[in-house]
Formats: sequence, C-alpha cells, structure tokens
Amino acid sequence: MDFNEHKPIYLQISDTISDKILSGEWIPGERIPSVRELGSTLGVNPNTIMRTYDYLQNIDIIFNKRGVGYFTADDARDKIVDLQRREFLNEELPLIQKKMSLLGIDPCELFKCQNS
Amino acid sequence: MDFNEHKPIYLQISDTISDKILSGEWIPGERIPSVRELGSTLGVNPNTIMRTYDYLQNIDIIFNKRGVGYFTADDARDKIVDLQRREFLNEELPLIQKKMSLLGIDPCELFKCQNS
Amino acid sequence: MDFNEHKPIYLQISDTISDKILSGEWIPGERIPSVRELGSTLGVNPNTIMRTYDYLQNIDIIFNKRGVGYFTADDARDKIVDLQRREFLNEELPLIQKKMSLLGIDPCELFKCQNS
Amino acid sequence: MDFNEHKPIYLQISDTISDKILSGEWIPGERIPSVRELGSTLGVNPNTIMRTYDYLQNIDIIFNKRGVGYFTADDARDKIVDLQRREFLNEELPLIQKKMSLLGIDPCELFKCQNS
DNA sequence: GTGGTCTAGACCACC
DNA sequence: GTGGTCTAGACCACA
Repeated sequence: MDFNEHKPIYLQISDTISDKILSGEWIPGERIPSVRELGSTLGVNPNTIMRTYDYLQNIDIIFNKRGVGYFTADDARDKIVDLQRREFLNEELPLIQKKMSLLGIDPCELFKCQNS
Repeated sequence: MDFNEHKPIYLQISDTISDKILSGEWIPGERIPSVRELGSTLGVNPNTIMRTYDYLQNIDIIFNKRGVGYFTADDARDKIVDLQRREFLNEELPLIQKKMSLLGIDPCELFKCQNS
Repeated sequence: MDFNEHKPIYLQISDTISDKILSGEWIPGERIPSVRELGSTLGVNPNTIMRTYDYLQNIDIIFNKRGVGYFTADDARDKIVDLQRREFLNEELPLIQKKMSLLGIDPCELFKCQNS
Repeated sequence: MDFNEHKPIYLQISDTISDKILSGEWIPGERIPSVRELGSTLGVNPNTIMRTYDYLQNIDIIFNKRGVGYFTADDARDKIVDLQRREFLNEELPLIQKKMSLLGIDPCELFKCQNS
C-alpha cells in the first residue's frame, strides 16, 4: 500500500476498508483484523490504525466488542453507499456542474448520451 | 466567505479569483486589489493573499509591477480555461466516472440528457 | 444483553445478578449457574463470569463449594441492600443533586411530588 | 488539576472546559488556549489536549480557524446544557429511579418535598 | 505562531 | 490476546 497523496494515512486506510466492504472482501458482521495485526500488515503504527477504527466507529461502519476486536456493522454496506451517494450529490456534483458550465463542456456530449 | 473545507485557504482564494476572471468580473490586463486590501476584504491574513498571488504568478495568470501592484495577464482567461480543461478531463473525470458507476448513478439521467 | 456502556462487563453482570437477588428471581442460599453455563447464556467468555463471581465472593454475596458450584449467601439480599444504600446516599446522591441544580431540574417536580 | 478517576484525562479536561463555558469563565465565540498552551498549563501532553479539542469539535462545542486557533461556538452554552439535560433524563434518571425503588427509597422524602 | 499527523514505546484494564 | 490512553518527540503544511 502506497500513501502518496496529501490525505492523512488514517483516512486513506479508512477508504480502502470501505472499498473492501463494498467489494465484498470484508463481510458485514464479521471480525476485522486487530489494530496491531493490520498495522503490521500495512507497515503502519497501530495508533494510526486505531485512529482509522475510531473514525469508522464514529460513523457506524464498524463496532467494537470489548476485549474481542472490531467487527463490521451488519448494515455497513448500505451505510457506505448512502454516505458516498449523499456526499457526491450534495457536495461534488454542484461544483462539477459549475465548472463544466464555466469551461463550456457539455455533459451530454461528454458522456456520449444521445440527444434526440 | 467560509474556509471550512480541507483545501488550503490560499488555494481556495486562488480558485475564486480564477472564477472572477472566467466570469468576466475581473478584466484581463487590469489591476487587482493589493494584498492588504484583499486580505481585509476577505478577513484573511495578508500573508495568505501573498501566497495566493505568488501561486497565480507562477502559473502566469497574474503578474507584478514593482511598486505598483498586481495585474491580470492579458491572456489570463485563455490560460485558465486551458489549464482547467486539461486538469478536468485528465484528472477529475476518470475519478468521477468510476465513482458514479460504483454508486450506480447514471450520468445521462443525472444531467437529464434524453436517450433515444 | 448488550454491554455497550463504559463499565466493565464483569461489573455489569454483577449488577444484574444483584438485581436478580433483590427482585427475588434468585433465592438466597440456592445454587447459581456455573461459570460455563452463565457464560454461554450471556454470550460471554467464561473468564469474565469467573471475574464476576470472584468479585461477588469478595463482598460475601455468593460463596463457593469446591467441586459443587456457587451459591448465594443466606443474607445476600440484606447485604446488597445495605451496600447499595450506603453507596447511593454517600456517593451518587450528592452528584445527582449538584447536576440537577446546574441543569435547572427540580427534583420535586421531576418525581411528581406534590408541594403544598 | 488532578486526574484521579478512571475516566480518560482527555474527557476530564473536556468536562472542565464545559464547566468553564457553563460558568461563563470562557465566553462563547472567543478564542481558547492553543493545544500547546493548555497542555503546558495543565501539565499534560499537547496530543492529549488535541484529543479533547477533537472531541469537543465533533460535538460542535468548539470550532477551528485554520492556523489561528480554536474558538468556542456561539451557541456553546445552550448546546452543553441541552446535551447534559438529555443525557441525564434519558440515561441516568431511569437507572436512578429503578435503583431507588429496589432499595425502597422514597424520592419525595429524600428531597424533602412536602406531600400534601 | 497555529493545528495535524505519525511514530515509538509504554502502561493499563479487560476478555 | 484485545482495545485504549498517554507521553515524547518529530515533521509538516498553513496563516
């Protein structure tokens, strides 16, 4: 795993975890690696993983069983899709549309939709 | 003006300046506000504006006349369009398309293009 | 049974056992479930139950007959009432009163006592 | 400042900050000490203060101006009262009532409300 | 100067 | 074994 970008590592890890859940690699309701385990797998300090897990727990994607470990929430998949959809439609899309209109780019043409 | 987002403030200001030039609010070749002036207008430290102007000068959108002030380049508009088009098509668009397909969003429907 | 709270699980179990004794569900002097049994009932590691029983034995609420099992003490009920009364009045009550006054909550109104 | 209890230090600090806001020592909308400053004042690592501020920011009690510092929210006071009231009425009160009834303590008598 | 992230290493309570 | 908290110290970008 590479951490090129400006984004904090703990959020990049969070993203890849979301991807793993979306793609079905990590099953909702199942245990995920311990902070130490994932830390050594990714070559990252356990504290950093802790931060990732903290973040994901705050948005109810994963939860903790005391002394046992972290588990993906049963509805983790739906939550992720929902979160990302909402963010895309509310935050990113307006900016994209504004930019396209300023740059004179026609979305219909761009996406090769056929106008009748 | 709010600067809540993760992007550095000096780049956010740079973006709004580009927008002002694109939209015709700021005319190519004309003088733009001084660092201090714009700083107090936006409620931002002059150093931050300095960084913005530095950045815009590096990509030849604005230039400086010593002791006089900053001016928009004559071809500022074209340069901005060119820069942003290239960045949008090469960098952002692929990510947008990937995300839309993952989230099951149909661009043609989204932009209300008529499919025949 | 959920163990989401911050209190250690073994103490939470201890609390519910006290409640069972207070409410008469568990009779003083009688045998209580084995560590393994209660563990599987609650979906909890037997070690955790062991800790609970250890704790309850220390404060003389239950006792152990080697090779036979754990039993509630004959005077378990009185002991629990005594312990909890003292703790409640000395430790918790002052904090509760302070908090209610800070938050502007009137205990008399809260508990629907009639003021004449 | 003493940190006797089992509660994490960063939450204890959070509590004292809430108290400072409630009591009017810290005014809503004003800047609060930097992480380093408060850290050295309290004899605590800046990282720990960072955690406190992170927590308080998450629940919208304070907010951050980039490169400038942290500020108390304009409605910080109301938010705190609201949060604490809700927590008390929903979480603590039911437990208190249950306990009092099990222990045979009469709230009206306890709080010296006059029954007519 | 400010916050923010990360590491390394320690210690603790809990399961 | 698990998470959770804390420290010390470093480095970075930003204002």
